[in-house]
Amino acid sequence: MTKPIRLNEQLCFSIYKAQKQFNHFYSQALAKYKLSYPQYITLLSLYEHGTMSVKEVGQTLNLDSGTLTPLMKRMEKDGWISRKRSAQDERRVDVSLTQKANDMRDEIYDHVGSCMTYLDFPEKVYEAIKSQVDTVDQHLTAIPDEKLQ
Amino acid sequence: MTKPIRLNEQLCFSIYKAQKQFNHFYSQALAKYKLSYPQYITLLSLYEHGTMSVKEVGQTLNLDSGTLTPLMKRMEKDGWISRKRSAQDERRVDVSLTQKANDMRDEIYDHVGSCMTYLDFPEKVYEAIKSQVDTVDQHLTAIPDEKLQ
DNA sequence: ATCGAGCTTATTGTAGACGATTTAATTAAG
DNA sequence: CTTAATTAAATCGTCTACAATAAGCTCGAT
Repeated sequence: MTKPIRLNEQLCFSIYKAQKQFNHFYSQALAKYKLSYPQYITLLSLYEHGTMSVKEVGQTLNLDSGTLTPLMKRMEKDGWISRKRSAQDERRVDVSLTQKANDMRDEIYDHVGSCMTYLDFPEKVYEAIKSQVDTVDQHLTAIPDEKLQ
Repeated sequence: MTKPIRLNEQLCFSIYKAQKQFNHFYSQALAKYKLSYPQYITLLSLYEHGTMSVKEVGQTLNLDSGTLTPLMKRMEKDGWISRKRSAQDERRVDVSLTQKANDMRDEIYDHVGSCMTYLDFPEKVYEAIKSQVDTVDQHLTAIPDEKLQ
């Protein structure tokens, strides 16, 4: 006798839906800056770490060049970043923030921060949930692909 | 003075990463059936509710026809479902499971169920995390778009 | 019966995401 | 010092995801 799998009892589905809601939340919150969520976290990473290669940005976001190259070309076109091939190592492309990005930083921090208050979670609860989701991510990452085949 | 936003302290980023890990988990677990995660949850929904219109499937998954139509065409080509315009209401396209899908149901339930054990969470913990993620989803859904602009 | 409002699906365009391949640059080994 | 292996970015193909639009159908009101 096989146990049926009910969608609404699956953690994967809850996370799948929550991720899409967050995407919608940020698409609204960032609409005035014409930034998507993936573009926004790219910007956040650069605010935090300064100029980095495409590879290094990818490591902070878990994204590869196949995703980042076109995304960054759009961000360059929109004036958020500049991309320049490294002189020391010509395989690398260094990504840095523009004046516009630096000028807008505090405004973006403030606006997103104020949007977050609508989420209406006490600091402690927010952190508890985050830490549990991180645990799920760690458990998933620890499973070797071979075991699933 | 503006508070900087650190990526690794953001719940959205944890959920974003966990969602991608789940995607990878299922792409491995379902590789032998040539099913992607979105295709798998479409299948789960049909196992649970039986024949439905595209619209109704979309409601159970929070996906629109722009996503589902091409996805379902691929599933039809792969022999999982059949699509037929309703005779009663010719606006509807009814989606039903094939013999293959019904024959494979228990095997898929069993295989995915066994893969889930590698996640290694006690039932209680799993449910607690799921319920908290659901709460986040509900809070996000409750925010009117206007407040974020 | 016919018209039009509203519903439903299909289509199109843009953006992510990722595996696989390709190209170019660097490093390591013999 | 040349060749082999490695690395970084870009490219390609396929599959989501969703907004906007188009097209077709139903049903209610006249």
